[in-house]
Amino acid sequence: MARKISDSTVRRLSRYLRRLRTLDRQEMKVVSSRELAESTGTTAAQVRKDLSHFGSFGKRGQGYAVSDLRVHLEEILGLTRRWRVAVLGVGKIGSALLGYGFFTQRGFDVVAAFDSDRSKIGRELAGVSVQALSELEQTFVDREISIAIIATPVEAAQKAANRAVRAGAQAILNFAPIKLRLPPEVAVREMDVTLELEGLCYLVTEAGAAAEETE
Amino acid sequence: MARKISDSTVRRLSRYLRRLRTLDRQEMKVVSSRELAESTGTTAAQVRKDLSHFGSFGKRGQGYAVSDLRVHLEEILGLTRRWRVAVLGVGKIGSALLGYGFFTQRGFDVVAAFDSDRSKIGRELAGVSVQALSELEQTFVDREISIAIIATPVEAAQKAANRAVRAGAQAILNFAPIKLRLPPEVAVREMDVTLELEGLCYLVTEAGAAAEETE
DNA sequence: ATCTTCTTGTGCTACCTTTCACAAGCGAGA
DNA sequence: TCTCGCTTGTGAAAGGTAGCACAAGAAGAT
Repeated sequence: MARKISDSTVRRLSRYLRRLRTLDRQEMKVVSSRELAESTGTTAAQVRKDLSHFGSFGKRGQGYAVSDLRVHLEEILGLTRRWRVAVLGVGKIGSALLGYGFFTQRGFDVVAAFDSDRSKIGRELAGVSVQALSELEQTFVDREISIAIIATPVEAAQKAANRAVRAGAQAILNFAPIKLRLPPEVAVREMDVTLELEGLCYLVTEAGAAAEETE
Repeated sequence: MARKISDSTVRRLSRYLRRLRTLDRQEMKVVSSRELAESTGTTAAQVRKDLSHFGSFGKRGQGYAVSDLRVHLEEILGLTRRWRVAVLGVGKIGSALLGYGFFTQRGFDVVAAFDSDRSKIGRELAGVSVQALSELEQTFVDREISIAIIATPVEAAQKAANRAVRAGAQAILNFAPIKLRLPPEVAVREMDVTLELEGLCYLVTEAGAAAEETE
């Protein structure tokens, strides 16, 4: 099981898992690749191929045992353990994330928050007290934090990420509109609102132009 | 200029544009594909390929005129006009987005906000007053809103998106953890935090397993 | 005018992802 | 036990995307 799995495959696995959890709650016992595909916006063949990278989980003629497959996917994605997360930057986005109850429910515990703004330090948000950046290294080690969420202003993002990595963070979720430069062994995912908005503008503009042409 | 441009190309164009704006502000006159590539995390060949889909903007031996290319990219992405945006759902994420000053600066005006919670309706957030969902259709038409940001709880997301589309929205930015089913002419982008976090978990777990194997 | 240096634009190639199509396998019913 | 209907798992084909390598072109020096 050493071959490289693409990001898009992993994202789809997450979607399957989400769906399986719902089905499990609804006491559904079995699901077919077709049903799974329809509810996650892909094709049946894609579902089967994605799963086949990790083993044979289904029964021919029947489909997949919902709760079995759920467990398998949780194992594959590394979600059988809980993950400790820190939020760097407690502005608009940072505090929204701190209050986002979904995390706990999904296996992520936000156990620390940092900011450089003295007026915010010491305050408590959603059960987490905001610390000064100077305490970052010690806190990462003490609380065994493996994921850092960067929610600082763009100017501070690279430095914050560097410190998080030096303190032992293995993964970064970056909300700042900048491409972070980090060592290749650190996993990074971008959440860039304006990038996506601009992508939408392109599509709308393009569709408008195409419509004019065929008039 | 009718060929299909991929999402990843469009995202890179956004990144180039962001960089060009910074360079322009710094009064840099010329930039090479190599420099642009380095600062946006890609390769020089990729930059040139991406731009070549839309024309020849550079000068051989010299590079690209920063401010020229900036304007070209703004035209390509459809950013020479301003875009009116509505936020559906004024919870944690919704209100964070309303307060996100970057939007205005980047050409996006948030001109409406909706929620089903009576206690929120009528309140003003960052200069936008929260309206009842019943006013959605009329407001979309009156204010010529083309982009809807879905920031509702997951159960309400599909319905909210449907209403926005029926009211004339051409594009949807979806923060709810669900794959929306919408007519193909509507542009959709997903911003799914847990999906990305789970992707990071996979990578970290995978890296850990690989390290154990080679021990 | 010619040479040198530099960087673009692009055809070609390699790789990767998705889709197709079907044999293999499972259970139910006769 | 045999057949039928259904769904998986997968090799092969198709479709896309990214990287390579180099000719074409531009500016400045000699």
